[in-house]
Amino acid sequence: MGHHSCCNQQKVKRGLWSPEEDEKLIRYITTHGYGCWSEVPEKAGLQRCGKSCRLRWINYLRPDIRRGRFTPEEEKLIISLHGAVGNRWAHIASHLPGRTDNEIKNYWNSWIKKKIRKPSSTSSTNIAPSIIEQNSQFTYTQNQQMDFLNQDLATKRQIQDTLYPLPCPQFMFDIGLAMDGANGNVDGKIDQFLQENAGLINSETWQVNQNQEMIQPVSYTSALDPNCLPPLMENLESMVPMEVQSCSINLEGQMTLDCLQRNELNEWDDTQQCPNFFFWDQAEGQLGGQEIYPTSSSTGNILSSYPSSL
DNA sequence: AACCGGGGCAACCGCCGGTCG
DNA sequence: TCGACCGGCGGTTGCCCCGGT
Repeated sequence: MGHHSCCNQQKVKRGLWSPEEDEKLIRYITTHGYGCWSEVPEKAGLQRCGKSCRLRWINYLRPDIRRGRFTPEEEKLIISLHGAVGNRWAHIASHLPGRTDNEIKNYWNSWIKKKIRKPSSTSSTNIAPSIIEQNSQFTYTQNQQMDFLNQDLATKRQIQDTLYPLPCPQFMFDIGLAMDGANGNVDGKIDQFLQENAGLINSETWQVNQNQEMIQPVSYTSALDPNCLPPLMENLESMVPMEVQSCSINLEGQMTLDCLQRNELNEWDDTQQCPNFFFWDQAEGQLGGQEIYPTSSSTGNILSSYPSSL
């Protein structure tokens, strides 16, 4: 008893997968692909439930899976992202190509155990404990913050629309890693990213106040030839030259830029309602964060503030 | 050699939201 | 509208390995 409903049929095998079973699943998926997992066991000749097949494929058999120890960079990324979003392992995994949520979850759990077992390491070179303390989801204790984090995407968008009613586009970037915990400056990667991809040059330093409640307005200006067409960006649905008027950080450590964009004549245009662009959201397949994260060398710091417009 | 305990990790469980008839 | 079904997700379990005794 207690088996999942999909596994109640007779002759359903459980437990570790044998090499023969793996081979069957690989052969089936590589020749037929996967559409309906519940059909896979029968068609592949496996005495497993579809869910088990899916799990085995996603967590172990996929060709693009990445194995072996986590690199220091991956470790930093996990720590930083966990600080930003808590135990949302799938979200964290989406920032680490080839890594699965299960693997990251396992890593985190054993890692946490280690840290708990020897908590008195005060070495300043050992960044982990302080980072965890700073970034733990347990620092997000206010109901409103947790409520926001728990919303689905549509609701978040509604909230965002309420928070940012400006008739200009909003470009959102996931900058969890880009915040330098030591001095509050944003890692240069963001500036580089914006300059390379949107032709924007930042003339001021990014800052947060002592309470980490807001970021100062910044002045990005376009470095593009006005006659140029907007640059095209891989993996991003659309990106146009823009002039940033102000920015703020939301509860997930995302930066929102309120800005003007150019119209089809390449003129700055503040007269018409512009759509919102959300580059951050993995579920939508518009992942801007990847462009910023991987090579960032800063340790990350989480802003638990509300957007300045609140 | 046998036992034991802890750690790592693959797999399972239960829940939830989306979809479809 | 509703219920069955399915996939995705996070929490949890339990097996296996390995080092110590």
